[in-house]
Amino acid sequence: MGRPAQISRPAVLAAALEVADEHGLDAVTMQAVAARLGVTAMALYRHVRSKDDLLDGLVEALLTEFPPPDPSLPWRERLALTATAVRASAGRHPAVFPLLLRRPAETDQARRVRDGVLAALREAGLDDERAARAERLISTAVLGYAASEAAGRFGHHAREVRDADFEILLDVIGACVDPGGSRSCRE
Amino acid sequence: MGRPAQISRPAVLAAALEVADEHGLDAVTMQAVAARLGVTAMALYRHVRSKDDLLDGLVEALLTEFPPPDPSLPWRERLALTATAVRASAGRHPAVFPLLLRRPAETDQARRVRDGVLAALREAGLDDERAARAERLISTAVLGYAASEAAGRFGHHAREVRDADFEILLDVIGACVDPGGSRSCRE
DNA sequence: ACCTGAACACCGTTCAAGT
DNA sequence: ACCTGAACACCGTTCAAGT
Repeated sequence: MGRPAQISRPAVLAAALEVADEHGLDAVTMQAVAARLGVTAMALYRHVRSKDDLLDGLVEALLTEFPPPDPSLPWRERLALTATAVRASAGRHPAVFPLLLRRPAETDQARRVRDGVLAALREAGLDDERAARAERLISTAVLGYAASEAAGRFGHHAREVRDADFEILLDVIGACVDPGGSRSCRE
Repeated sequence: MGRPAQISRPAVLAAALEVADEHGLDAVTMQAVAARLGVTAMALYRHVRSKDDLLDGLVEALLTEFPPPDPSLPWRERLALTATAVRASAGRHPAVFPLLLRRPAETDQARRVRDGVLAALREAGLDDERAARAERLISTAVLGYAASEAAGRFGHHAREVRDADFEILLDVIGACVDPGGSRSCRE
């Protein structure tokens, strides 16, 4: 007894993310992840409860890629930085990213990201209820856009076109939240 | 020979949709769909090329639930009607709906829906390029919202709150497109 | 022409057994 | 304590065989 562990939960999640990035979500089988770590599939069950738990862990790992922006920056820039980080993450992990829209937003990392956005929106002058509503709409629009782009729904368009689309999305969000802009999000 | 067919592709898709609605996407196995039709799993392969083809057919079937709005209605109302139909479809088919965001938008039904939205946007005064861009952003926001709501990402909120969120989303879209509103989508 | 039975390679998961 | 071998029920898919 006291045998040292060959693998760990973070190592399992990292291996699973690599498999997903390289070969797609369907290729993420317990055997493929285990093989990448040099163990058998059964060894994974010591570090993840089930395959579903593994996928939840993958989502949580993705969320760590959205770092909290420097709080000294203006709120508009903080929102844009987070949105851009989300979009970049979708580009790196197109297979896993769509899971963000299907799994509950009630994990530690999800709360952390949401709290950052909420803080920016309150700084823009929205009260708690309006900020919460704006956060739901903004996160949905940004996740939806990033997921669509990563899935290739806009694939036949050049990168410049997609970049311009994303800029406009950020503009609309900004205008909607800004005290001097369209007031839809503030009323 | 000349043996009459017991099942058809539409029947297979309808059975698969029922299974998905009742028991989730993971429950959509070839055997489960076949069992609902009273045949064996192998019989399905005469009507769908593969399970992937079956899922593509399911997406196509969902898209038929967004009927083209009466063209005599004003563009704003047409957009709202389509968006509302999309949201209602997500509510009826929460398991299948997320596939809309992951599969290509280059099918007959997808084109039909997109053309309807594009026509409304041109009527609002957008040129071809701006209308195409607005369509991408609008469809993404609406699909993202509907998928999130159906997946329960907003599940802890009361229906009234979600209805109000959706109204605001429609308002923002309208303001963004309207000649007299915020000009982000028109510049 | 349409469906079935048998078979194949694979999947997630369990459990007792090894070290 | 940690990992493995063997086993189970299931999955998508094929192909020759039945009617």
